[in-house]
Amino acid sequence: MSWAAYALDGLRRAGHQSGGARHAVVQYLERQGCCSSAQEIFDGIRGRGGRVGIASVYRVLDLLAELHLVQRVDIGDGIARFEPAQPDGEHHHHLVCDDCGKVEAFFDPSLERALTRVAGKLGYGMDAHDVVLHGACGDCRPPQ
Amino acid sequence: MSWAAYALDGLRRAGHQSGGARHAVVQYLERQGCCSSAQEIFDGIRGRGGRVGIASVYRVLDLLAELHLVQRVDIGDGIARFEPAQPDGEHHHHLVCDDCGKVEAFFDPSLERALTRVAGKLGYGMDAHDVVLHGACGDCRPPQ
DNA sequence: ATACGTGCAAAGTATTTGCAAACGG
DNA sequence: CCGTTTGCAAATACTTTGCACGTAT
Repeated sequence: MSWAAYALDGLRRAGHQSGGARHAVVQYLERQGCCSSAQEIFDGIRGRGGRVGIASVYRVLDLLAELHLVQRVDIGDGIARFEPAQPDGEHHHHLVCDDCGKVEAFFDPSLERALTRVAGKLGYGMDAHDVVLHGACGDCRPPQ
Repeated sequence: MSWAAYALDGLRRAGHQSGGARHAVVQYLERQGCCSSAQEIFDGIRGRGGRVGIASVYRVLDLLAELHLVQRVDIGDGIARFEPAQPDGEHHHHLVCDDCGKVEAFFDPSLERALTRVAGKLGYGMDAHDVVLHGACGDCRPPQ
């Protein structure tokens, strides 16, 4: 089952309808996969001829985040970004090059284990986490 | 040497002067130690009779962050927070209770190791990272 | 049919910029 | 002194809210 189907199903199960804006935002996120801002989503939908309002984009993202169907990501520039949250909990994190702005995703099992262990040790029931590494990427870094 | 002295020294070495606003912001951050927003810093300084402008607070934070003397932290509510960055690289991360809003700091060496390893593997020269765990704290979590 | 969802415009917050006055070295 | 820093006010950027209309169920 695609994430889009999972997300729309999640909305329905939570007692919500799915009008044009919700379908459009979910479809856009599915196509992108990683880190989209509200403005990018709005422009993307409009660019394909969709007729959404930016306010609806924010409302849909807010609702999806509340239901844990999307994950909010802050890469440190003051713009909130969002990406699909997979049903099986699989997810990635981000490396940001502060020089050229490039964002790369990565996945690391031992990092996940460390996070889970820490949350448990402190008595938290963790339901999300956001890890952002900042630095200079291979291209921007002076050769060693 | 206190962090405040280290930070003011860092400013000087980078060729900057230290007027009232810079001293006041650095002192406030030193007193707080963890996660202060620009508005909190502004209110805190004013509350003690200081005569800063909010714009200067933002400008000082921006400069300190650029020099890696403070670390920016995004806990997901759209407000940028800042805290002292220690000269020896020692730092902590944050656990946010999405229920009551409480923010706790934690430190975990194996998490740091995992982060350093990942950055190296991807060819990044990491100079900062931001880890935020979201969940329900011991008080807000239903008893298991 | 009717409650829920949506688009638009207006409002609200966080942050940045322009500029003249104040200040540090 | 002279360039940097600062406070204020105005501008900007992102996000939220109010409301009348449209639409899914």
